[in-house]
Amino acid sequence: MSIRLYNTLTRQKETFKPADPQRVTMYACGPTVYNYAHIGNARPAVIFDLLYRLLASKFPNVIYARNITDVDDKINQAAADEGVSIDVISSRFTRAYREDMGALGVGRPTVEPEATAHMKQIIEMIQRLLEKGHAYEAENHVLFDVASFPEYGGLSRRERREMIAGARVEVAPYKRNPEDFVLWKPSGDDDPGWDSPWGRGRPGWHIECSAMSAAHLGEVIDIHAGGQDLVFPHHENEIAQSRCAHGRETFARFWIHNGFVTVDKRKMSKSLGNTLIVHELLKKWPGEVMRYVLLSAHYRQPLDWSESALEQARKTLDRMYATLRDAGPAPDTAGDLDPAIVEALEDDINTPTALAHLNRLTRELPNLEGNERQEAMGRLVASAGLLGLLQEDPAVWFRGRQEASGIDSEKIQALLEQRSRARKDKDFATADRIRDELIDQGIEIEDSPEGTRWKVISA
RNA sequence: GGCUAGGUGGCAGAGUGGUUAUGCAGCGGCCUGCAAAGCCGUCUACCUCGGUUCGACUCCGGGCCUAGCCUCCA
Repeated sequence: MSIRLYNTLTRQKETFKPADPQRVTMYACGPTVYNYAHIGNARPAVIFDLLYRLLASKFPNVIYARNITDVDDKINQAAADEGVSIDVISSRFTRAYREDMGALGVGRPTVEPEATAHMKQIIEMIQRLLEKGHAYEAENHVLFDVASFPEYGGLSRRERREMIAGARVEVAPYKRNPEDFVLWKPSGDDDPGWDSPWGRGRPGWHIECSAMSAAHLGEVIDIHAGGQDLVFPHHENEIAQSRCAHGRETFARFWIHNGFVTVDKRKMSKSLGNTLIVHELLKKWPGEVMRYVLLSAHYRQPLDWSESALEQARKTLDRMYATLRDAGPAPDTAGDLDPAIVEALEDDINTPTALAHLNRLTRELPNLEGNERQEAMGRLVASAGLLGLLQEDPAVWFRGRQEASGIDSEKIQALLEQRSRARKDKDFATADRIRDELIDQGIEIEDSPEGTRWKVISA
């Protein structure tokens, strides 16, 4: 089976065939590092991490680049607010981003280029655009001349006329056309800036992705990914810059866009102030629970984030880990991947269907014996691994939450011993009283042939 | 106004021209001193109006509703 992906360029699912199977290239728009990532930022990180794993399982050499935007006016603002230099801000939040995404099971991409480290490439690309007549200088700015690229709007399917009619922003007077966008802008004395043929300044937002993907992946790449809100104008502008600078027919062959995370059905965004910060959520919920929630809807659909979605995911993972725990020791060798799960993921990353099959494997497991059971366990763990789930030792999974809740396990243990003595004496009133006390504390107990187990139910 | 996605059972959420999604919750059973957990079984669906078809939740058209983009945004 081959991988099929929905391509925004053609608005349909297409079979993914890399230009060069020996060197598959993928670029995803990464974070602007001026504060902590919210759960809406985490969705593409998780989804494209999964896509990368999937590609890597099929092709010998996949290069995945995810940039760090460390030149941005919001970073400047944050730095000014604290009275520190921008690299203090950007390195702090770059580190936080990697930690937080790591907690969600997101691996590091092959390359993580930073804009500040690519000023030379950015300036060279702008020069090339000027030379080819696709850009012009005006009042210390360099602007991209949209009129010079007739195919502008192809990705987002917009007509230039309509864009002008619907524009809500004031048009800078030095623009030839309202839809022209900035490649380079001047920096004031207090702003961070780099020397350029057009004076001391800094790059516009779009050019860094074009320059860095060309530098690390090549002029034409297989996949370019990002959030749906980047389709216009960011990705449209990237296409214009890259194709014009390189004189190629194509920039990215496949464009993949994820849907939004919503809260109360409204898009989670910094401007609406309804963001939930991953760094904060991790204090209450295991990263794996959040990953499960993020995978529970198809990546192109909106995903409504809620406490109940988290609880449901936690319960489901509890059941899976409990099944693994009760199934005995894990097999030594890596298991085979479940074909249905692979098939679901290869069909435009259908994670809900993949999770349904993961649940099926979990359900089947207790009914199997001997070798069959060992094989099924291996298959479950290996298949879940493709999704970045169930890689924890079950004991660690359950213990982790006890530690996080700060509960004194020795005290619990003492109460449980008291209860089992009472039960032995048929003093069920006392036994049940102890159980009720524990439930009040958010502790649930389970009697099993191996003795009484307990777990934290309220996080 | 232009352009995009959607409207599925109590909730979340896949999918298909005629056959069980799955999870959580509910209900019944097994198990248990009683529970919990687990297992087995089970009830609630496909926005609306037309059309195509032997047959549509699934295809086509109209309508209603929701969200998003057109400004920084994943």
